[in-house]
Amino acid sequence: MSKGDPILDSLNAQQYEAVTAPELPLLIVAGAGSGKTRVITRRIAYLIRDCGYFPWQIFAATFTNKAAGEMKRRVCQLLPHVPEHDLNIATFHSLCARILRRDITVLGYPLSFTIADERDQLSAIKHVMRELGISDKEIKPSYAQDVINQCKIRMLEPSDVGQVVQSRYEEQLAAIYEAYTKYLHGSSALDFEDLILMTVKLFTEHPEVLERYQARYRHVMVDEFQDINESQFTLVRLLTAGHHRLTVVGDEDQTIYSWRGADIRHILDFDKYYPERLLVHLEQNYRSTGNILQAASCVISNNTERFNKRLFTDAPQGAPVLLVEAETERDEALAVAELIREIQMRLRLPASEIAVFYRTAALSRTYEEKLRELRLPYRVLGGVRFYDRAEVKDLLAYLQVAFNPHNTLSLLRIVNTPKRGLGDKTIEKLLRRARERDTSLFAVMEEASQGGIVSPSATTALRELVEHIHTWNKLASTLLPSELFERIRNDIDYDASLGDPNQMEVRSRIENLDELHRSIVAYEGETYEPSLQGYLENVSLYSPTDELRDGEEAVTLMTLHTAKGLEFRCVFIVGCNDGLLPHGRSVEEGRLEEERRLFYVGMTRAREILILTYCGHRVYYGEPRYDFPSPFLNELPAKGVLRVDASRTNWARLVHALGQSCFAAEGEEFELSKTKEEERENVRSTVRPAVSRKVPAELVEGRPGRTDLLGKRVRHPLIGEGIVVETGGTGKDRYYIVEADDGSRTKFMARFAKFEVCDS
DNA sequence: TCTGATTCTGCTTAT
DNA sequence: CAGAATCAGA
Repeated sequence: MSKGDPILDSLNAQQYEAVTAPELPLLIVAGAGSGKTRVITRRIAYLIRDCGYFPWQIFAATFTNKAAGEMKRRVCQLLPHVPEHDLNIATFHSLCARILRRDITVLGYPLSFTIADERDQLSAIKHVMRELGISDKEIKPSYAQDVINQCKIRMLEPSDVGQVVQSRYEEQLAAIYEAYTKYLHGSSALDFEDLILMTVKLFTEHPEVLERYQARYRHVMVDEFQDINESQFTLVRLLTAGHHRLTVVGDEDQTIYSWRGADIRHILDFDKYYPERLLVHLEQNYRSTGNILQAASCVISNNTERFNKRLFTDAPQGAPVLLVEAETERDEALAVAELIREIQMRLRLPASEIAVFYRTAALSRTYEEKLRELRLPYRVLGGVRFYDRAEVKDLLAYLQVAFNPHNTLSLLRIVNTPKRGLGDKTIEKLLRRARERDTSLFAVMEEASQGGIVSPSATTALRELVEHIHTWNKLASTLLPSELFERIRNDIDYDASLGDPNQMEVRSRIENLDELHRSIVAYEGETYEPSLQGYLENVSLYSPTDELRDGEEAVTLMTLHTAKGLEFRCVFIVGCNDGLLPHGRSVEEGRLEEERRLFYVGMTRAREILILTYCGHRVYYGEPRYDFPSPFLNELPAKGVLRVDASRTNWARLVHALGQSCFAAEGEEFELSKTKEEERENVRSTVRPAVSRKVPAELVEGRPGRTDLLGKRVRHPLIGEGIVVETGGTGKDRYYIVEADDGSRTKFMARFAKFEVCDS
């Protein structure tokens, strides 16, 4: 190890081994906070500097653009003479898009294909279902979407599926899949899964193309390998088939995308695919305090689908993990906001070092409200997405059409926006004609604009639109994307079509469009060779973490999923309630362990302060409902966790105390217990979150120990006191009929019932 | 063909 | 509660 070497210095023994390992298939099992990014970036730099690789010969796949950007930046820091655009570090989807942009024509797609996001996908599915005469009562479009995506992940094409259908239902699904595929092809569009699938197809059906890429990509790296799905893994195996030069980094405890096809087996059984593989474990955690790591390890030790890893740290114990119980959701949010204020003030943590994580995006609202009330700056990652707003989608659709007029999906969106008298009837007629002649909607529109096919007024409108599209399509290759954007916006008078600009609503929409324009300009500024195609691709593959800019002074709110790969000095995980954090749907589908991993991912993002919160009841669907604490909270160790009741806590004093324990650092090594049994011993089994005393378990349907309320006297905020005179139904349909003292009867659904049993 | 109003239905998670 | 689908009426 030479002194002053930025690539090989200041690595621990395991990290050094991983960075400099020989070029056999290498599996790096990297626990949370163990310097994974550091290792992978240095290995890339090491291969380039010391092993004779050109930067572009390394194919490095990540799962988010943010991670890719960060990795590129750090590699370039290590190798100042390497320009960023020489590196092939990107998400699987972008890397595949790049390959397809070169070579997709052999699969019968034009190079100018467009990328359909999941909303486009859903509307395409609805569209073909309508054509097939399948109502969305019979098959939910979102279900069909799920099935189609699952098929694509497993690389099953419509023809494969068509042969194995067993029921009328499956037959219909197969028919939708087939029609959808045709429809997409007709629009020259690829959905997200197609990006991977088509690349796999390209490689398997055209070995000469594969050989070219195998020769180019001499080494393949995969970050977050635990989240790889079958088609992605197939792609990796194809690319490395000849040489097996492959480095993968992952942590099976952080698999959180199995619903998207991620399969934990790929990492657990890596040696089955690559028997000669080398294995390096990174087990020292450099991120979190002892208490945080201890708590997280304790929780994750309850999982069975994992290697038996033991993470350790040299860091001091630090402050205890805080577990806050609140009465209602709003109390919970208020507690969080007040804690944030105190932490900023008393512990001098900058807002950018504080994050709030939740399981579902819908939860952010209450927290936003309270943060606003206390005037604490915040930002929400991936909330109502900017790119999902109607006006933004409209203009983007125009750009899509300018880029590729045969993109029917986008064309349908804009054909009558702004209104130009091309109603449903006309469009249906044109679509039918397009289907009959097996051409695109745009081709039929061109034809119809000559007259004789649709009504005279529609013909005029069509002619004008078609001419515009021709013009924009020509301009697309000469103007900058931002110039084309303004041109289109003017040509169609879009701003004026929104209505009176004095209205707040309209003004904010116009501002959004200005913002969109700025984002295009920004793209042009930071891109090597800006193009309309490149910009549209950026937008399609955009992810919530891309919004994260360093140094912005605001508390960050995001879902647990988007939190992966990030770290903050202070982390809140809110809504730690049963049904929400192990999410009910996930548990139903048998993914409890994945929910636990999600919780673990959240916990291990925290460096110094970790605060978990839950509440006694919250509002669902506008109705209040009792909520139980998350079962994961019972898996926390007794030591190093402080439980407090929000209604009786002086936050200022508590935070002050936290600060004391934070900075009372002792240098002694903190190692976690080695076995699951030892870890379990740390868990006091009698620990029950205090809220259970407030929630009468018998009132919640489906809970063990529920007693029948028939004949009991109850109190309800709406009707006052009354007697349960009748009960019936099962599961979530269970109801109680309560006769109030004035003789009136009211029916309550058990799952929403918010009454208390009266004594006596 | 367009509009506003009303009913209906459904909250994971995201490249 | 909120977005989507549907419907009445101009």
